[in-house]
Amino acid sequence: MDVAVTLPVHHSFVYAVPEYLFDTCMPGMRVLVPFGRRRITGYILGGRKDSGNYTAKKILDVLDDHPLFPENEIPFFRWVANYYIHPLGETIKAALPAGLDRRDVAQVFITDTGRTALENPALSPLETRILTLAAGRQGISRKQLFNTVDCPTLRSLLKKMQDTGWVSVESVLKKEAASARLEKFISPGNKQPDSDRNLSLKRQQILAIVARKKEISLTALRGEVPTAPRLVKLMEKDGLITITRRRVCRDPFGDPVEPDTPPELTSEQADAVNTVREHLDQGFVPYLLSGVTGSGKTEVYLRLVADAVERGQSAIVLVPEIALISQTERRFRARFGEQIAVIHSMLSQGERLDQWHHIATGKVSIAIGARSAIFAPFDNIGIIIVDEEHDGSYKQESGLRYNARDLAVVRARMCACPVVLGSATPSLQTSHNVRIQRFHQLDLHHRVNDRPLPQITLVDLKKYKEARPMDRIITPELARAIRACLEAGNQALIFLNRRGFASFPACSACNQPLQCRHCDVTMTLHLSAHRYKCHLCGFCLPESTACPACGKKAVKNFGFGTEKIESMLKTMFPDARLARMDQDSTARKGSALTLLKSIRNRTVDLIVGTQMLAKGHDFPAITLVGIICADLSMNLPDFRAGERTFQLLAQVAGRAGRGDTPGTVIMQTYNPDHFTIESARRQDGTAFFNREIPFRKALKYPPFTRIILVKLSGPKKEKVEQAALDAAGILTQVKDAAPETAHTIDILGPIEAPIPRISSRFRWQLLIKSPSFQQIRSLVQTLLDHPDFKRSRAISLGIDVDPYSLM
DNA sequence: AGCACGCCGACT
DNA sequence: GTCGGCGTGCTC
Repeated sequence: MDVAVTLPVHHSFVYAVPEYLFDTCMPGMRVLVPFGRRRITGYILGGRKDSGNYTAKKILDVLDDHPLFPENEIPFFRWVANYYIHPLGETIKAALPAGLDRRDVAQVFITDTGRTALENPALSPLETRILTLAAGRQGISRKQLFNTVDCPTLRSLLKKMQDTGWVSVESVLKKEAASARLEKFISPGNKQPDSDRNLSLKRQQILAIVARKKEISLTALRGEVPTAPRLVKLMEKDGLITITRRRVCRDPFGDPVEPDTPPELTSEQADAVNTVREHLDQGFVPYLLSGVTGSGKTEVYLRLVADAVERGQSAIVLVPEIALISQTERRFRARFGEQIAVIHSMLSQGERLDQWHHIATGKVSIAIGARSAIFAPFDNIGIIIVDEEHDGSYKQESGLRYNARDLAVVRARMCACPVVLGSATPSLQTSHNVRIQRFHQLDLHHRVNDRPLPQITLVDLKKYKEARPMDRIITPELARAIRACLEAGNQALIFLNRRGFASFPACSACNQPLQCRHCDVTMTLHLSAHRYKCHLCGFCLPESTACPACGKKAVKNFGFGTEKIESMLKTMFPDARLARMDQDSTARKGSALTLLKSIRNRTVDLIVGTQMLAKGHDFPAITLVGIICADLSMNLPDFRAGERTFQLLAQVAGRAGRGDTPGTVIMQTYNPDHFTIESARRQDGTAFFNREIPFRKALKYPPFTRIILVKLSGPKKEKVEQAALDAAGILTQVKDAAPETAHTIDILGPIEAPIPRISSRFRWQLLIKSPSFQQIRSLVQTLLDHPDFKRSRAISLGIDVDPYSLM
């Protein structure tokens, strides 16, 4: 059998199947295989005879009784692995629900001798530490020990302690972190009770229930007879009942959603749906469904998905990752009920596995979820939908750095089915694809019921530079609008994409900003937590901290975030009911739900929040949106900064006036004349596109070139820099050696990353650009395979194909 | 990744 | 002289 192992190796391995497993082994199943001197997880790709000068080892065990993915998904996995330059086994692992990996782990245990030694006061603190850590029932994994104990000679010390007999190191097979839930079901047995007199009342009661229900879960039975778990065991022995263990599904759906009936389509919606229907015979056709917020894109998705299900096919619906279940997801559940599986971040590992299993076993035909749902194990896909296709959360920013939006197009092509990317503010990439007629455009120009678009007013922050501090942040124009909104009994949303109280604490004695100890960023004051926090690594300092640079207690809190806006609004509008929604206020489980409910129930009047508020929710009573500072994200060193700013502003503005009252938006900005801001004010994506695209072309950025970002990081600054220089040298040399690439590929860098240090790791990067993707892909592949490219263990290397952020 | 093998500097 | 650091290579 051809097996992909979950290790960073690029080829697959051949294993023999022992005879007793012949019938159980199928492609898509996990297997436990011997690899070197340990056991690890692999995925069966298909049959292959061993060839070459090795002898195939035997598969030790098959870990699934049903394939986790269909055989026809394997070419897709191969494509992904190849495109993103990622090992196949790790690619599959990243695609599957987490917690399914089993492998041998070196576990360190304390011995009896070690326990005695622990009482010896002559022990070094380090030895005491290790022994204490290993003293638990489960011991401690070797890897975890190395991570917690920071000592360069730990390896030899551990060996010494092992030789002394204080600790033992054993190979332990790590269990799955996520597994199916099995429940006991009780059904009537094959014997009848001899006579009722021999049975206790409780037993008679159980028998009666089981006889009536034919089959009942133990949980349900316990509801009626609390002592049932103990009794049924005894009764099974007597043959009175039968107990079977079956896989059950944990219910991830919180509160039930009322079923809905399909409304009448507007003529535009009907046109969009019909266009897709008419082109079905062409197989793969990519569409952009563009339409302003509130124009009814979701209803189009619902019809197209219903079509696919009627044809006996499946559908994948991708939605952005947000704090809570999105409006789109609710609508799908209302329409399709039990026919869908959901995959999103709020599910536990076990629930995700259950949902996955539902898809893999054909119990549902619709999968809706965040980016990882693109890997849903359907074998006959009829349509793929990507809602809010411009959203940055489709890009995975660690490990396998894939973009689910792009993969949706690839998978649709492989499945020969249509793919619909929807957005009110399409990405430049997608708009460009429409422009060059690679994608077909479906338009929704009108809002449902012809609701007017919100009126957006710009306020120039420059004219308040000398004003009192309060007016510089919440200008008189915005304050007036809020007052009017509150007086009319409506809700207002105040948006600022920065959390915390003070975003720029600095020392008034030495003028140094308060830097994180582990990262090259300024910390943020969080007043409610009484701490300064680093938003990159989580490091905290007390509110009363002295300046780390000069030691004086003179830190002044400059800059502002949502927390400060909240306190300012409290002063300005003491009677208004205020809420704040950001990562800090929603950290506790369930608090996001409570907040959203209080907005919907109108028990708050003023809501301050970050972009968490801008996505996926429908607040009918909000008539005013205030944007504190529209330019925050515009000046980042990233070629997409303008695009992201435009999209965010347009999305936030779209929150206003979704009900019957028309909305107002006040947008405060330092750059009222900038085309990004001006286009956002007019909600004019085409205008933004036409102004932005020449810059991309002139500076050779996507969509006119393709990019791979090579990221290097490590704890030693000089080592990382040297490795970056080495890599750049090889890349340049290889590129210049071939005449066809010498002038088409650009190598930018190596340069220090925009944030040179995160979590005590120094970061360097290289940007490789070319109009030809094949060229840069094979160039990076050549680098990885190059004999002169020594990959030191102290440096980690990340390959980001089509990076979304260059930070 | 993890683990073994094999080559050079500072200690008994 | 060895102990023990780390660079190199392999795993069906």
